[in-house]
Amino acid sequence: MSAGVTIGRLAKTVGVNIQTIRYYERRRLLNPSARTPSGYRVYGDEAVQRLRFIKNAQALGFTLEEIAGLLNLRVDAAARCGDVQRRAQAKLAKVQAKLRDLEAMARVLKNLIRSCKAGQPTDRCPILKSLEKNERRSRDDGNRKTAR
Amino acid sequence: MSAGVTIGRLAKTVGVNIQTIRYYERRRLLNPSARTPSGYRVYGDEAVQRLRFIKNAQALGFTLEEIAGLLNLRVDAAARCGDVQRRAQAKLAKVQAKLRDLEAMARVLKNLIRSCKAGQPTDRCPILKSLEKNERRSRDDGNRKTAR
DNA sequence: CTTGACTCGGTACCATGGTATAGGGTGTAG
DNA sequence: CTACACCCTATACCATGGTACCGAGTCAAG
Repeated sequence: MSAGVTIGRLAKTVGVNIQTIRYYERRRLLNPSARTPSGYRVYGDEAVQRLRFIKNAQALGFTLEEIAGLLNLRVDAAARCGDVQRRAQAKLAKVQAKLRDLEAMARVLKNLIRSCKAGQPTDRCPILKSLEKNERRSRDDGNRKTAR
Repeated sequence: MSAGVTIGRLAKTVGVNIQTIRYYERRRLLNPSARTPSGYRVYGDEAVQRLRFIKNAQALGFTLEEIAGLLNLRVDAAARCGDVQRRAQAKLAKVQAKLRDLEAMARVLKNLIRSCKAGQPTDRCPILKSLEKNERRSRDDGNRKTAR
């Protein structure tokens, strides 16, 4: 309905940086619906939705690349919900793995704090000790690859 | 006890890249205990511990900078348990914040998956729909501002 | 017509956590 | 003595997700 907005307005509406919108365009996540004769980008309402989609998905831990995949699913009329579901499940698994790691860390930290009432020298600190163990406790590379 | 190992051996022992060890040295996370006359780095057993410490803490989501902070606690002989305790508490708060983020993330993902009855055309997928909403669902800057 | 806000493209830069490569020196076995 | 594996420093490069700056064009108000 609203005839279309410029990049600055879109940025303000959704609360992102103008540069970021252009960056998303380079990353093929969001295209202006048109250009004015003078070359200004023009965005319709769907751009707002799409941008929010990106931001929300990002908040859930999807990378921009994964988000591009999700967006393409929408464009692809033949794509089924199951596809999206599978991706969400994969992401959930990673999130839960990281959750377990962090819970373990929280436990250790709590133990440390509890056992640390007495004023012992640092070199006996239980948490520091515990971090030296050779457990490979996570296959978590989902971490910065996916969970960011 | 073992007289000391070269960087290559250390790397192999702990399972990291040689370049990475040197990178950690630049980042002031790990120093060789000595150098041979010809300049080769020499590492003792404590380097193995320290490297494992780094890797384990990293797996739990600590940045290298945070890890440096934890390591400094150990080095500082004057540091008392109260000191450690305070910093541990700060870390715990961060860990718990991350936990909350991830839990929220997992909850939303689960809801989405549950409500997604496979087989519908993608353009009706509840997951995709829900990702278009305007909720700002996380003050997740634990991620972006601080962890970045 | 000028001013100021906005936009354009292009490029550079930031942090994080590395990996790779170039052009050497070292150490040891045969 | 020659290979060959290993080490050195230095510098460049990678991905990820942006942000900043540049000189120049555009547009609306006064």
